Amino acid sequence: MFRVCVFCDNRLTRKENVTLRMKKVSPTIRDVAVEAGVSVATVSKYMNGTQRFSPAVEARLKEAIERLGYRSNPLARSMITGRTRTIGLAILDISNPHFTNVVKGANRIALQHDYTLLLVDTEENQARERSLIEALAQRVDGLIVSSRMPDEESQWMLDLNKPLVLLRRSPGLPIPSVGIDNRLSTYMLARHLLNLGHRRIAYLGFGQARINDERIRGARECLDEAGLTLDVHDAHAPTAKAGEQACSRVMLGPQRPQAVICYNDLIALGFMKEAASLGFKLPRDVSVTGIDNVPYGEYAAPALTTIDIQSEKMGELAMQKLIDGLAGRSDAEHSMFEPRLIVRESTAACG
Amino acid sequence: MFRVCVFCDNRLTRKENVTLRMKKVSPTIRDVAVEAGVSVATVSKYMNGTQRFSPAVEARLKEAIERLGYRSNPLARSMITGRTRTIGLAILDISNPHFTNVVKGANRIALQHDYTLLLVDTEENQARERSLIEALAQRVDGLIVSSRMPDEESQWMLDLNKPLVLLRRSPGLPIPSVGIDNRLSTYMLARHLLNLGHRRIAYLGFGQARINDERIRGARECLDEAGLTLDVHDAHAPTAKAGEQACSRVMLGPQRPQAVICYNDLIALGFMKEAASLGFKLPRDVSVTGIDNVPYGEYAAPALTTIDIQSEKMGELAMQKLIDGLAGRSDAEHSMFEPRLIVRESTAACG
DNA sequence: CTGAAAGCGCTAACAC
DNA sequence: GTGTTAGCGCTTTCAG
Repeated sequence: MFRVCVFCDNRLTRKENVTLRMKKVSPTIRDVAVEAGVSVATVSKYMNGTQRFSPAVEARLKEAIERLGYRSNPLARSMITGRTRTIGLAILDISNPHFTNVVKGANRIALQHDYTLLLVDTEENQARERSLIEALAQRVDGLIVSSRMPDEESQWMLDLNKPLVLLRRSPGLPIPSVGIDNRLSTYMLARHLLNLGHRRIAYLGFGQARINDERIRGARECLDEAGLTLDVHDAHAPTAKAGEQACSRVMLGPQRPQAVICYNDLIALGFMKEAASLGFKLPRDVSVTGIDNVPYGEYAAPALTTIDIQSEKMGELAMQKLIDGLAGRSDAEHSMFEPRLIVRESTAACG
Repeated sequence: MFRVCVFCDNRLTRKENVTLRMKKVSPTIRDVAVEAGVSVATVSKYMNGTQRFSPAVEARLKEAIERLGYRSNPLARSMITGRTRTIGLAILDISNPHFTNVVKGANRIALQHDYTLLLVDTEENQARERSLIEALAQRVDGLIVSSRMPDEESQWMLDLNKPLVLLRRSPGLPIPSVGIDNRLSTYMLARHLLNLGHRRIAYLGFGQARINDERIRGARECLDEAGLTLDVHDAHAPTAKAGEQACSRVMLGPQRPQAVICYNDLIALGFMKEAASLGFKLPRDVSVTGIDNVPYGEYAAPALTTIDIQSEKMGELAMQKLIDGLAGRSDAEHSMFEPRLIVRESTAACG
């Protein structure tokens, strides 16, 4: 018993016949081969541009593919080639505009090289992080990972057997990475505030971040040189909400600071909003700075003084490094972007 | 000639031997089968929990898998099952916090159902949109798509042969969708402004968006009832930058509005910043509203009055619909979220 | 230039 | 309970 092929009006084997019962099927390389009267190998070579063809065959192939609407199955292809043309990107929180920009930059470069981005948002959830990334690693050619896990606990990443790029400095791991000079960032901010005449300077950090210590160190170094000490506080999350919540603790305590360096822009934005609610006039009563240069610091009131860490460029470079690695041009170094101070209205001379 | 298996100390066929030359290999189901002294079918069933086993076999499997660090290859699995446990999400611009929230919501539900998210950011690029989405469709079980393409030109989406959910109302397409009541949104905003005593009300839209017309209509309807007309302007992009650029045109023209309804929050934020630069006091000189309720409208000055369109819930529902569809519980309807007015400080009584 | 055939790593009948 | 076997859709030698 024979049936007519839904695609090509040719006869089918029993197995192919089954296909007809499925709701919707895509034509396979065999359908094209039959339709064009060539072998599957020929179709494959044509699809991959591996070879040249006689005009006759080429025309028939072209038409058959067009008529059937054939698109080769990337999964089957990947099984053989071992490559998926997909890159995994694991970030801590897509809600944070810093990471949004990283994604944007990474995505742009990926697209340029015909890679697709597989995104995983670990939602700052340390527990799930590892299993999510391990699952991700199985479906991609390489990964870019942002994680809070200490280097010593990140050895398992090496067992993923996939090219990796980290979004942080990781001296303890033989993995290329990109990041920013955190120490210099806060050093610059502290210097800026000292120049404005501030003496009582506080730092509102986020202790769970691996880079928090570096940021504290930078600010401390700068203040030390001036014989001052840094008043360190902690927000419980790297978010605006957390900045709001921490504000009264910082501003209504015994040692009210003249200026506050925040771990990032989100905390700074929340801090400023709450400070205004508490009746402080900014920047007159307190200068505030962030780090990241997220797009909306510019639209806050007062507009936020911050450090541009070039998030988008960071994503671009991370992706470029990974793709280079995939192409054999390995580069196991750490690349550090230079922080750039953006002075806006949230910092002013101490009065 | 025999060689010893890197994983299991057992003998290898010629083919398996080749494997040794590759840089890094992952063990296959066969390695596990050999190591545990069972058949590949048994390993497969164990991995999928399809069946129960004798304690002896189970123990050996467990140990072999552990020792080899075996993880089953999802690609090979997908080839057979026809499912990838991956959902594609195509959005217009990850930089827009509205979409960020959609991603967040969609991702959360996907994770809950053990799906992974494949993200494509079309970057508002109409030309690449189609090919990007077609490529995406090949690697996923279903897609959520946000696009500016008119329904009439979106027929090709039906040929993707994949379950789909659209992030917009598409009466011309037999595809389930989620969105918001755009007409009601601007109607509510206009009503709010009328209540505050404003009479000269402008709309700063984004003409390329499919929903722009609906938003105009809503505001018009409301003003009509009061015998007023809407002054319509256009921004060239749905971004803060574009809002800034459009501001002087709106505010320094002959018919200066008392209130401006912006297409979205980003345009509104840019507009407010520029208006302040031009010397206007907000909201005294002009009331401004946005739509989307992006997280940072709250931290702008003045804090932005807006419409909450529940972006994150939208992402959640879109994903839930898709997953339901994948599970056979189809639901081809359009779900509309109710707009909710959030009054902050950017709108005030007309003085 | 074109085709035949051997699998990639895994699952799904179907035997035993 | 466990094993055998036939492919999923495609690429890739290797002949002709």
